[in-house]
Amino acid sequence: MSIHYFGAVNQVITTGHWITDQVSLGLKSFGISEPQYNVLRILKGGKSKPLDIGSIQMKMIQRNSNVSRIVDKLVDKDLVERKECSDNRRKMDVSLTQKGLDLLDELNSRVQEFHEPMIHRLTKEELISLQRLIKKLKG
Amino acid sequence: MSIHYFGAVNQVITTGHWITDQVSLGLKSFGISEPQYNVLRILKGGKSKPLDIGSIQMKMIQRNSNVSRIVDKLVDKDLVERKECSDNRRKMDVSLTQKGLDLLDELNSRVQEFHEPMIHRLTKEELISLQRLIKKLKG
DNA sequence: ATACATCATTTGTATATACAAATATATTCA
DNA sequence: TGAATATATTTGTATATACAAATGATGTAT
Repeated sequence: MSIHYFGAVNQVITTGHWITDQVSLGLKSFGISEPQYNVLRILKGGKSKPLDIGSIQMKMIQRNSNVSRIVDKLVDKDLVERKECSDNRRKMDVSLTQKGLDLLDELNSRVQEFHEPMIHRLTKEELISLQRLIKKLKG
Repeated sequence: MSIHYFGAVNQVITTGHWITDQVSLGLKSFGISEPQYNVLRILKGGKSKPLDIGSIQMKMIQRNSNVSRIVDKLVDKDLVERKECSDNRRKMDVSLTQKGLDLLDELNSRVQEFHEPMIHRLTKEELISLQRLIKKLKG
């Protein structure tokens, strides 16, 4: 019986959704949705190099997130800048503004607060093991 | 540094979303959304005893899923029956119809196909360990 | 060069979701 | 009892998401 498989997988699913739901809740007061936060994080991860819509899309947690429209929202709030890519006019260079960077810092510390109580529940070895097991599961 | 924490948590999140997204994709040809499938599964889990909307809600993966309207859809398709609960007229008794049970079997085997390649990637011990670690993480 | 397929993004639109407000029943306690 | 509070579900509505189609730029083959 694959009862252990489905037990574990169910934990992964519900925990994954629970975390993004909680983060989403925490960001509500900033007027930022979880996908919007995700885009900001991804842009910061790009180390100040602009990213195109497709690259952001690929790094999104949510399948089929409509990155164009999410970026629209962020542009409206001056958190992000979008300009035509110089070497390929089909692409868009999307990058954080200073305002976006500053807000992201605030958002991150809010998110950090949520994670705080969980950070030390597992030892370093357990965390490594957890990550390894999930990677192995995914194949 | 909490790099190991965020590495592991990120795996949990992305894997959790990835699985529901894939399942959702697999159910598309049946005209059933992932939340609808979830409700059917939860009702089956109720061992043929009807469940009220609130109890279904609590077992949903998705926070704030609008169970009333999801049940509407399922009722329209004759997969589910909704009637007033006899001992509390505020509550609704929601239960699977035979058609719903039959479809659920089909859906389950479609979902099983998705899980198939992953089922034996981890040993029983690893699966138990994975589940234990996530539970411990959640606290 | 020019037609044709491909790629990157945006837009149209139908459906789903989030959140608040409304409705209806049940419980509590002065 | 009956007024106030709590509970269960539904509905209104604004926003978000999914999917397909449209737009516009680039690459490719003849």
